[in-house]
Parts: sequence; structure tokens; C-alpha cells
Amino acid sequence: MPAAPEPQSEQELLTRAWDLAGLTLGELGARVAISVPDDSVRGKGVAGQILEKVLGASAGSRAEPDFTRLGIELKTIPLDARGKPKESTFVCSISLSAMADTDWERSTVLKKLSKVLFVPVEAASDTPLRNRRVGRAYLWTPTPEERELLRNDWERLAEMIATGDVEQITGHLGEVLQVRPKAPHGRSRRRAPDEEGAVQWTMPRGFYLRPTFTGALLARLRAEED
Amino acid sequence: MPAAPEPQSEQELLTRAWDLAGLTLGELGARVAISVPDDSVRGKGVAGQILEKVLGASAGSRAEPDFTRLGIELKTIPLDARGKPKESTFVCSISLSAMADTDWERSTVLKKLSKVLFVPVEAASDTPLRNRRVGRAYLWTPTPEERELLRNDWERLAEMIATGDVEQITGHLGEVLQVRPKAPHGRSRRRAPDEEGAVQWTMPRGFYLRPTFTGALLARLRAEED
DNA sequence: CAGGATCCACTATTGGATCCCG
DNA sequence: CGGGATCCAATAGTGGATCCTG
Repeated sequence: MPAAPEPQSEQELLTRAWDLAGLTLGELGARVAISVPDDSVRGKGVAGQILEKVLGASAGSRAEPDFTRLGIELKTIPLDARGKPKESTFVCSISLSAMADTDWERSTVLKKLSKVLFVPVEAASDTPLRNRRVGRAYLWTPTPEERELLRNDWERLAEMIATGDVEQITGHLGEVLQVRPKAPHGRSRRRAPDEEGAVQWTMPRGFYLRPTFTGALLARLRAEED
Repeated sequence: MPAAPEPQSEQELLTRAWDLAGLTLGELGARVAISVPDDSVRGKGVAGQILEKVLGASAGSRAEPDFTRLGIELKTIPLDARGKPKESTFVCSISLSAMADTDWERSTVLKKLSKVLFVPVEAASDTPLRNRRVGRAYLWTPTPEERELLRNDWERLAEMIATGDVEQITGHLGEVLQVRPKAPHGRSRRRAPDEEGAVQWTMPRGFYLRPTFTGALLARLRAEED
């Protein structure tokens, strides 16, 4: 009834994930005692929470991979009828003050994205949440090219944040990785250092992967299956 | 007052074209006795007609390059405020019955595009036609990569036309070259051979270059100036 | 009709705003 | 809040329809 035990190997995790293909969120939610809201506005994160429990993710809300022992992050990804991602993929929140003290190789973004299990979920908006089906999961590790794209964007954005230009950042920046608000509403504010190191109040933000990027990597992983 | 004489060399044409940069369509139209309509709907082709006369194009409405002696085709290209093409570029009409009897190397598309003088024209829709300014002209010859893109699209589309599948063609096909209606209105019809070689009536169509393609080639030409 | 093209309604994309849970 | 994400109004893009001249 409650959460599954943590998988002990990559193969065990993959086998378990593949067994879910074709099942609906309603069916999977029942397994782990999570009820699926009728209103999709009220159920934004529910697919992710159900799959965490069904697959035995361990990390909870910590800044570690969902499958701690395996170093694997779990992401559900909503696909439209043609199999393309319907939304961007949230990676992590941005600690504005910490950005100045880190580099790409030590960044949370790279840690989160080093190994990701993508679980596709049907996302046609006219299908009720509980009836949406899970697809075949893919385990992704960035290719050198993909890492380079991510690093380029991250370093550009990190520099803007570190130098206090955070208010200049918009969702337009970044070829594959973008910075967007990550807050309960548009009036949220948190402290951040400004250009002169003084305090400014700014909106909480997070890193997101663009749909074109996740769509391309999924296409590559599908092609490699053959 | 009337048309300029035909330029006798590429350099003469380029020099003449560069001298026009910064002038408005109203100013240029006055030079060649073409008045610019106030209503942009009534002035769709007027920029092209003015520049033909101002630069001394020779071919008129024949299936030859505008500058016959130089083998150069003239195209005005509407740019938005950021310098990107606002519209697709018409290349030529399609003779449905002739498509089956030709190949890429002999095609009208390749002939028209072998050497093109692109003359940018401001196209912000809130600027009256007569006040829109001409930019610096670029002479384009397709790179091997660009020719390959064009050939791929052309061959795919030509085959559909030759085999009578012309009704299956939509503007969605073609990465850089597309087929779209080219007619005074949606009820126009002309004869075409169908799958079995019999007669069908279909809408007149033309080949067009996508804005992403012309935008990319202009960006390349601008970069090469430095 | 061929050549000179752009218009503009509709679709696709997007990025700022928002929702739930522990 | 941080982690799980999607919503949806506004913008960008596209392609079928259209306009003028000789």
C-alpha cells in the first residue's frame, strides 16, 4: 500500500519502471494511497509524487537524487499526442547568494542532470488526470554535446546572477536551460545581493529545461532502442 | 525619370544598390514615376517593382533573371525591427505538367536562386509604405550546404507533383523550400495531370523560401562583411 | 497568367504566474 | 520554502488567401 522499497540496482529500477507502461495515474495512485484530483489545476505535481512512491524514490525533499544510492533523478515528462514534451522541465531552485560561490562542475544543475529517469505521461488536456497513461521510461545521461549546451547556458546565467543582474534575466535567455520564476505567486520576494553587494528583494527563480531540448533527447533515446 | 539603364557589371549593380541604403520607397518611387499606395494591402508588390526600375532590371515578366546579362535575380526582402524576414520569399510559379519532365539541375528554382541580390526593406506594419527605408543590399550565391537543403526539398516536392499527389501538398512540407498557393484568390483552378495521367483541376501554386532560411543566409552574409 | 509580393486568421510556442504537499 | 510540476494569456509563427501590373 505505501511506498515501494528503494530499488537496489539500475536494472531493478528500469524493470520496475517499464512494468508501469500503459497504466493510468488513477491506477498507480491507488497503489500508493494518493488520490488524483479531478481538476488538473489542483494536480500539478501529482504525477511526480505518485511515481516517486511507486518506484521507491528515497530522497524526499532533499537536494539529492531521488534514488540516492543509484544517483538517479526521477522526472515525469508530459507528452502531447505526437510524443513531444508539452511543458518545460523544472530542474532546481536557484539560491541566488550561493551562485557566486560555485562553478558548473559543482552545480546543482549538473548534479541533478547527470543521470535522469524520464517517465513520459500522457498530457492531452482533454483527458482527465486520473485517466492519463504512463509511457515507457528512459534513462538519460547527457552526451558531451548536451553537457556543453547546458554548461554554456549555465555559465552565462550564473554570471548574470553573481554580478547582481538577476533582474535582467528573463525566460528568453538560454538555448536549452532557462531561468524562470519558481514561486507560489508573483508577489513572492527573497533576498539577493545586488550589483554592489547590498541587499535587494527579488522573485524566487528556478532552472528549467526547454521542451525543444527534452524533446530532442527523448528522440535520441528512442532511436537508440532500435 | 524612367527606368535606369541595365548595369553592365556586378560591381556597378552593387554600387548602385548600396547607394540606395537609407532612402524611402516614396523617394525611390518618385525617381521612376511609380506612386506608392497609402494602403499597404494595395501595395503588395510595389517595393519590388520600384527597385527593378531604379536598378535597371531588364527581364520584365519573363522567366529569366531580372538582370539578364549578369544572371542575377532581384528580391526585395521585408525585415522586422530586429532584422529578421517578416515574410516568405516567392521564388517562382509551378508548372504542374512540366515538373515531371525536369530535374533539379535544370529547375526554375535553381536558375532563379543561383545568384540573388537581396534588398532589405523595412516592414514594420505601423510605418506607411512610402516611409519604409531600403537597407544595404547583399549578393547571395547558395553555399553547397544551402544547395543541398534546397535540392532535398525540391526533389521531394517535385516527386509528389509528378506522381499526381499535388492535392496532398501543404505549406508544411519542405525544410527551407515550401509550396503554397499562388493565385488571385482561393477559387482559381488550372489543369494538372492526376495519378493516372488524367486531368484534374487544382489551385495554382508557387515555390517559396521560408523566413528561417532567408534569415539564416542574411545573417551569414552580414557576418562575412566583417 | 506570370511576376512583383504581403495580408492576416489561426495555430503553436512560451515564459511569467500559479498550485499542492510535507 | 524546496520539491513535485502545469496553467494559460500573450506573442510569435505559419500557410492559405489575396492584391497589383503589364
